[in-house]
Amino acid sequence: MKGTHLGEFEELVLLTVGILQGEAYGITVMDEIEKHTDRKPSVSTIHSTLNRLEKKGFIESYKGGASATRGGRSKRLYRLNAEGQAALQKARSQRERLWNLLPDTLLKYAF
Amino acid sequence: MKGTHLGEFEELVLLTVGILQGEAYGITVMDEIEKHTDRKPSVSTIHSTLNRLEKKGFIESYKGGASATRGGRSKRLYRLNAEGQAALQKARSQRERLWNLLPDTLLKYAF
DNA sequence: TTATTTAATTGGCAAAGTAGAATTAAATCC
DNA sequence: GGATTTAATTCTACTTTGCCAATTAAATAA
Repeated sequence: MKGTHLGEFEELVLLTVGILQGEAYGITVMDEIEKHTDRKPSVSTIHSTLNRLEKKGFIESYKGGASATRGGRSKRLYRLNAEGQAALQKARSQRERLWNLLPDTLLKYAF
Repeated sequence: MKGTHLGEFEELVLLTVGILQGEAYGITVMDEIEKHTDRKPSVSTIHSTLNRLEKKGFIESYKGGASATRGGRSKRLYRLNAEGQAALQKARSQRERLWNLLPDTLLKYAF
């Protein structure tokens, strides 16, 4: 296992865990991704990705207190750690470097 | 096959085809990626990715004229098309949107 | 017409992406 | 405490991407 690369969806999830600081768990991550992108992943998709990210050492999980409402199992919360932040920044800066090499003619419709 | 998503390596290759305008084929794409990132993919990795990108409609290929030098099979050159450009821009703007949502505390070490 | 060079193709396995079904756990109502 | 409700996680299975070794093909020089 060379196991330290960030897949494209992994990156999305990692970013989202960072955004949700303190409130990141399966459902919230799923909702946040659906809210800010054009994708609607299922919860289990999120979970398998969170597991992989934790195994790679980019996030850490801890047991959350039970929720306020009627029923419901307690949450597994995730936190972005230093390695995760570094991985995100590396992925981003690498791509930016390449974008800067693109000829201007291809950039004219840039967002 | 929903087949329209860009994997992380596919994105790298697509970007590189754009950068190499008119000179993009297996070897040059490989070299360019090695030059600008910290990865050294094999040529066959590049080829399978180029094939997938073409199948997805993001690049187009054409037979290159024989090269000036000694011998050698003729090249299959690739060109980034409009769909490919759109896909790149979409991937980028989507991620930028998420980056902007990250709390400042996590951005302080940004590149 | 064979050797040499340069490149593309093939085939196959590992990792990441995906989702439905099954399961577990907490909260509260009786 | 047992039954019920609800929220969330784990299991299982499949598809797509990522990756490379080995092979094949085309070009030209000798």
